[in-house]
Amino acid sequence: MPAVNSQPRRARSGNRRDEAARLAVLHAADDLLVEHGFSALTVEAIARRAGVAKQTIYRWWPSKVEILLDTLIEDSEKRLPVPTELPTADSIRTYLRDFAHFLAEDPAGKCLLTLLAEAQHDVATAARFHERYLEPRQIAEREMLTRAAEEGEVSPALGPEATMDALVGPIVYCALTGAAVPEELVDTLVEKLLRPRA
Amino acid sequence: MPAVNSQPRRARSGNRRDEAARLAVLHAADDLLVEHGFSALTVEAIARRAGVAKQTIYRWWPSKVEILLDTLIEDSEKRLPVPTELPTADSIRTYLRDFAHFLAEDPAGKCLLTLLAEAQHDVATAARFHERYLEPRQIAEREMLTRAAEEGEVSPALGPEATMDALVGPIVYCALTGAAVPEELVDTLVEKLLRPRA
Amino acid sequence: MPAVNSQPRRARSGNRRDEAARLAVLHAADDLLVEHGFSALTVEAIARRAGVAKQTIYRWWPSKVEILLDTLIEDSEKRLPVPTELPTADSIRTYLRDFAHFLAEDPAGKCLLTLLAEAQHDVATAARFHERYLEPRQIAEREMLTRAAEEGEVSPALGPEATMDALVGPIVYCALTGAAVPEELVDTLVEKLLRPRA
Amino acid sequence: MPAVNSQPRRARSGNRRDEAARLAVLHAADDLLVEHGFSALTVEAIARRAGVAKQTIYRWWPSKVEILLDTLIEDSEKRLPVPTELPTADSIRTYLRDFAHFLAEDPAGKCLLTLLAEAQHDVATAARFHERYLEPRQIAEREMLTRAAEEGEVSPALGPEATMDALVGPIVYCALTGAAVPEELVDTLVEKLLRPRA
DNA sequence: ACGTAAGCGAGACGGTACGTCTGGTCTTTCT
DNA sequence: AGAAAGACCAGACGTACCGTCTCGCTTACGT
Repeated sequence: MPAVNSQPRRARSGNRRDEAARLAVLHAADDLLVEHGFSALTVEAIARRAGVAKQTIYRWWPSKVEILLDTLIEDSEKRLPVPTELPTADSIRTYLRDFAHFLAEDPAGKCLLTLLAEAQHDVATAARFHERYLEPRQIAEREMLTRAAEEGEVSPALGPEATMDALVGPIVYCALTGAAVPEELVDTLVEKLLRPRA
Repeated sequence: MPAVNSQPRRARSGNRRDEAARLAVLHAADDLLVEHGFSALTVEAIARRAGVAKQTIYRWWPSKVEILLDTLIEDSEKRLPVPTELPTADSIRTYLRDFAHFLAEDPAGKCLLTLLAEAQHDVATAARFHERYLEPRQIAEREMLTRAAEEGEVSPALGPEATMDALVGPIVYCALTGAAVPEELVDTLVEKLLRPRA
Repeated sequence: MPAVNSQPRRARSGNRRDEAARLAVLHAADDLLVEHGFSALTVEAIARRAGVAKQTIYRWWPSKVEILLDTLIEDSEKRLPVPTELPTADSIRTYLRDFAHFLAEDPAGKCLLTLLAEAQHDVATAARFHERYLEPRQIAEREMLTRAAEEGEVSPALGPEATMDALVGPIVYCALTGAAVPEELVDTLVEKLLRPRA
Repeated sequence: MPAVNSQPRRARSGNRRDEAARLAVLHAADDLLVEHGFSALTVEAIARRAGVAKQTIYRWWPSKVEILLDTLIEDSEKRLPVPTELPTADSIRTYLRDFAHFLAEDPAGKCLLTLLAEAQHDVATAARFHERYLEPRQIAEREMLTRAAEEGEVSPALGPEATMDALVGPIVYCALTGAAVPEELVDTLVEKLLRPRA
C-alpha cells in the first residue's frame, strides 16, 4: 500500500497543507467503511491504509466523524445535487429515486447512513452532522418544494418540512433496514402528497 | 452502589441462573444508555453499575447488543403492542402516534433507535436485530394492515409492506433526526395512504 | 517469541499476581538493556519481548526504572552480597574485585550503571535509586568496614563513608568510562587506605 | 522569549553561519539542562527557547549531545584547565578540588555529568564523548602527573592512568550520587597515592 | 447431611485503539 | 544560501475496554 507518493504537495496556495495526504485519508476512510464497516474504521487503520502518520490526521480532523463528513459533503454535492432551480414534480421524483439509489449503492451513501447512526450514539456527532450536512440539505430541499409549489408544479398536502419528512423518511427507513425501495412507493408518495399538476 | 444483594436467587426453577443479577444487568444497561449514551455503554461500565462481575455478563449474553435486545423486546411487547385484533383506521392511527411517542420518550425507544443505529455499524448486530425484533414486528404490522383491509376498514394504495414503510418511515426518520412528529403528518399519511372508510 | 507459556500461574499464594509474567518482564527488560541499550528499553518493547500486555507492566510497575531496580536488587543480593559477617581485609578486597567484575560482566551490572546514569537525567529516578538500592547497600558496606576496623582487621585512614567512596569510586568510574579495573588498583587502594593488619 | 535577533549576522567571515543563532542554541541548551534536567532537553525545546528553527539546529549539530559537548569543551577549557606546566602536589590537589567544585556547582559540570550518563545509554554518545572530551583531558592529566613525577614533586604508587582513576574516580562518584566531596578525602588520596615530596 | 458442581464477585491476563508527544526529515517562503 | 516556520512519517507514551481466564466463596441439588 504505497498510497500517497510523488504527487506534488501543496496544491493549494496560501497554506502548507498536503493535499495528497488529505485525499489519501478521505479515500482510505471511505474504503475502510465500505469494505469492513464502521467498527474497522479506527484512526490507526485509516492512517495505515492511507500511508499517513496518525498525527497528520489529528492535525486536520478533530475526529473520524469529521473525516466522514468531509467525504459525505464533497460527494453528495457532486453526485446528488438538490434541484432548486425550476423544480418540477418530475425532477423531484427523480431526485428521490436518485437519493434511494445513492443510499443503496454509493460509498458516500454508506457514509450518510453511518453518520446518521453514529449521531444516535454520540451527541457531539449529532450536532456536527446536523450543522454541516443535514440542515443545509433540508433547507435546500424545502426551498425546492416551496418553489415548485409557487410555480404551481405541485400542491403539497402538508407544509414543506413535514412533506419532505414524509417523502424522505420511507427511503431512509428502507435503507436502514436493508430493504430496497420499491418504485411505486416513490411514485405513490409523490402522487398522493405532492398532487402534481395534470 | 451496593446493587443487587439479598434478594432470593434462583427465581426460575430448572437452572441456577441468578434472576437478581439478570435484572440488575438489564436495568444498568438501560440506565447507562439513557444517562450517558451508547458510547458509555461498555460491558465494564454495565458490570460496575450492576454490581456484577464481567464474567456473569459474558456467561449469559454474547454481547451488549443482546442485552439491549432483551430490554427492547420485553418493553415494546408490554408498552407498544401491535393491534392485530380487529384493527381499524383509528387504532392504526393511534398505534402510529404511540409509536412516535415511544421513540421520543420511552427509554426502550432510545434502545430501539440505538439498535437500529448499531445495526448500521455491525452486520452481526443487524442480523440479530432483524431476527429478534424487526421482522416479528413487521410481520405483525403487516398482518394488522391486511386484516384491516379485509374488513374494509382501510383501502391502502400500496401493498402492506410498502404501506407500512411509508407510514413508519417518516416517524423513525423524525426520531433519528431529533425532530418531533407533527400530528397532521400522521393524520395525512393515514388519510392519503390508507384511505379509511367514510 | 512465545515467551511465557505453560508454567503454572499464581505461584505465590495469597494474591493473584502472575509470577510467570513478572519474571518474563524482568528478563525481557534485562535482555533488551544488554542487547540494544537503554534507548531500546521502551515499555512497548519490553511487553513485546516478554509476550505480555502493556497494561500488565503498568499494573505492577510505575515506570521502567522500577523494573530495572527490581532486577538489580534481586540479582545483586544474590550475586554480590556484602560480606558483613566477620569481614577481613581479604574479604573486602575480594568484594571489590567481584564488584568490578559485576559491573563489567554481569547483566545486572549494566543495570546498575544504567540506573546511575538515568538518575542524572531524572530526579525521581535518583530518589528511587538511592532509596531502594544505593543507601541500603552503602549502609551495609559501611557496617562491613566498621566491623572490620573494630576487629582490628583494618585501620582505615578516613571515616567509613569517605573510605568506601575512595574504594568504590574508582571502580565505578572505570566502568563508566569503559575501562578495565587493573588488579593493582584495587590492591593498592586496599593497602594504602585500609592498612590491613600485618 | 524574543531570543536572538538584531545582532549582526555573519560574524565570522568565510561562511554564512549565523553566530548569534549558534550562541543562542548553546545557551538555550545549557539553561534548559540546568533548569529542567536532561529529560526536558529536547531539540524542539531548545529551538523554542533559542527562538530558532529546528532545522537550524539539525543543520549544524548532528544531535543534542554535540551541543552539550560544544558547551562542555568551551567551558571546561576556560574554567578548569589542566595544570600541565610545572605541576606540583599542591597544584594537583587544587585541580582536584576545583574539579569537585566544578562538578557540583558549575553548569558545565552538570553538562559533564549528563554526558557521562548519556554515554551509558547510547554507544554513539559514548564514542563522541570519549573522542572529543574524555580522552584529550585524560591525556593532559596523565601528562601532568608524569611531569610532576619527573620533577620529583610526587612519587605515585601506581601508573599515571590508574593513579588518575583513583584520584578522579571518587570525586566523580560522589558527584553522581549527589554527595559532597569531603576535603580530607582529596587530601588523603593525594597524600597516600601521590606521596608528595617532603 | 453432605459433597459436588454451578453461579457468582473479583480482578489479572494478552490484546487493540485511543489521543498526545517528540524525533528527525523535508518543503516552502522570506531575507 | 541560510533561517524561520511548520507539515510530514514514525513510533512510544500511559489509559480504557475488550473478551478470556482463574480464583475462592456461596448456594442448591442429588445422592
